[in-house]
Amino acid sequence: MAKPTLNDLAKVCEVDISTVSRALRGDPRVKASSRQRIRETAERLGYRPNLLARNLAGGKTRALWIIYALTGRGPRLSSGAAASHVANARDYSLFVALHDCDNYGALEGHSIAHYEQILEQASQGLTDGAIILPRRHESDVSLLSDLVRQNVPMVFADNYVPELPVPVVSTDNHQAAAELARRCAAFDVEEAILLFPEPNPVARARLAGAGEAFQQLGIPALNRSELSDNWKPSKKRTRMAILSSHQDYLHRFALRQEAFLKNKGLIFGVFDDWSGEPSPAENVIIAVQDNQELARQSVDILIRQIEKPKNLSPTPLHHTVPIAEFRTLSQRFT
Amino acid sequence: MAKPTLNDLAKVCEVDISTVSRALRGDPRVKASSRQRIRETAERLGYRPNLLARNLAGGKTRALWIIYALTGRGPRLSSGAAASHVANARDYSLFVALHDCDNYGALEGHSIAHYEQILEQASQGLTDGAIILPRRHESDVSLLSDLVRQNVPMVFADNYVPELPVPVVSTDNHQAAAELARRCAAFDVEEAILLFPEPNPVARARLAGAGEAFQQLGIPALNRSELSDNWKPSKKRTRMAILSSHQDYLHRFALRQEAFLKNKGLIFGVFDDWSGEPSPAENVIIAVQDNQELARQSVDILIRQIEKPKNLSPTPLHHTVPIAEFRTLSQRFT
DNA sequence: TTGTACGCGTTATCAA
DNA sequence: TTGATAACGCGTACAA
Repeated sequence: MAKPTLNDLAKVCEVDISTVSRALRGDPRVKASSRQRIRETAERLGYRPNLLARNLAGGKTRALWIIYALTGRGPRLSSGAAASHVANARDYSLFVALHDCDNYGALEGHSIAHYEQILEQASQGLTDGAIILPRRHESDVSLLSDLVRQNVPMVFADNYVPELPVPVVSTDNHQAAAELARRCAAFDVEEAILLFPEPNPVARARLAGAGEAFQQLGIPALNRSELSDNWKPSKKRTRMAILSSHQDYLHRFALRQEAFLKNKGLIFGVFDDWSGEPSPAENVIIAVQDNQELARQSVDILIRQIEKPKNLSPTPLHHTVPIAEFRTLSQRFT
Repeated sequence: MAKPTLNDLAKVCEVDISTVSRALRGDPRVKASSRQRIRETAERLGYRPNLLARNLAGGKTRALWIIYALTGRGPRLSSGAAASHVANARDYSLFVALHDCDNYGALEGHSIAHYEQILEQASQGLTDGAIILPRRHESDVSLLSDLVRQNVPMVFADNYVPELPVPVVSTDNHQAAAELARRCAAFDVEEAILLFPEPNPVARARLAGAGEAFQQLGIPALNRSELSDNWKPSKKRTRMAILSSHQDYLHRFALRQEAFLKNKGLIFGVFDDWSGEPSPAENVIIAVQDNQELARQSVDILIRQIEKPKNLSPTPLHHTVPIAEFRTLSQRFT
């Protein structure tokens, strides 16, 4: 028999369907012998509960979504795994929905359509709430405000859309970037370049934080957007810091400016993650965000919204998490 | 009014619920004027279909899962995004379920429990089928055979569990590693080290493929498992190739062997992905797997199983996809 | 063109 | 301790 249901079990055991339901769910008001018998035949017939039906009847799913809008190669999957485990510890399951903003656009002619569909589904009963990592400011604001209007419990994690009244969990990027700048500066840096061109709040906060720190130190810092196309580093400077969010971006910049950066003393500052040797820098300083804690707080705030709805005011809107650690890599090979 | 249903719309519009259902789904047998009116009030009231109910009634979800068992930092999220877009183009949606094999084990005392729960849910009606990237051979075989027994449509992607009668989509790793070895060897390599210690079919195929290629070239190749703890590279060799699946593994190995590798001519060979400069190698050759095509085939085979069930024999069990490209990185900075 | 009625698999409330 | 029954929201033959 294919996919036995509670009804099937009830017939086989010659009891009512509601007894079967109770027995399998460990309700104490079933005779031990009945429970035994029912459970055995459930096992024997390979019964599996239908979660669709259960969730429909119960009105909730105990499932959370985390929606990533990706650019570039995106973060590692392990960042989502943290959230998954945290949710699981709270007896929720978590699913990741992915949208790649860069690719597949022209290919199928429906890049935004895909994103739209994901967000739409988030308000159609499959999930109790969503953690959202948005990316494009412009398109996000209208699509996401629909979700807000639908009262879908949601949290922005890492990045966010400031226009929307949605709780945010993120690193204190202003302060983190400032600290990163100071740590880079400690290597006798005489000049800095700040590569945070993305039009989103996180990049802006990092740019501002690093900029202010360098200014206080009296170190001239060039913002990427101030760099003209044929900008050249001043020849006389010999030690330079370059800060960015991602190794890839930094690397591409270095390759473009190869001729000028060669034989300069370089210090790189990045967030999260660095693979391999510092090269071409002498040192890389990495501001490692606390994914575990970001996940914990996101899930926590989300579940709070789900379980006590209409509790608008008490949760402050912006939660910040400190950097987990600053890691320094030095050249080991020459 | 919270969450209007078809019923609510029916009352407001003073028509039957089935008419509303038809109107919203574009059934041509509704009078244009009715459809107009119904759609407007649906819009006005913020109606959203309940996918739980729809899927329960229809007996399918048009949702696919891709289940990752992660070790290390795991692949990039963008690998899953490819599958998501492919599924979307076929009018399915795709969700990623993540389990981190390394972390969170001791923490909550339920590392395996988490994985088990994910796999269990895969047979409980929430998905029509699953793409699975397994990792640990031992535990996977028993957990996954449950899924097989439940007739859950599934495909292994990238890695797989050979004992189970499940279609596999993967790179031809034997041949890819052989080609990678030959391309490394072309840099006048005199000795090779193969770092593929993981106990899974992919690592084994890569080890075998690279090993055979080096053997044919008459280049001595050391397998990691043959390396004693205080192994030292022979002093006289001057150019050495080191092959591995991941940059991280390679880098950790290089740091451990720092004293011996310094000032040697190194050629690295890896799969998929390299961030930054080749350092400490002179060159890195990257065998880039075709994620897009792997995703396309996985989704395709999965959907075929879903849509024409009980078609056991005609699909060959193992599908291989060629490497997308071999990329070579050379030192640009010294 | 629209309405009636039943089924999807489960949970919950009441009554027995 | 168990059974009957009504939701949950939607799809769909079948009838009108």
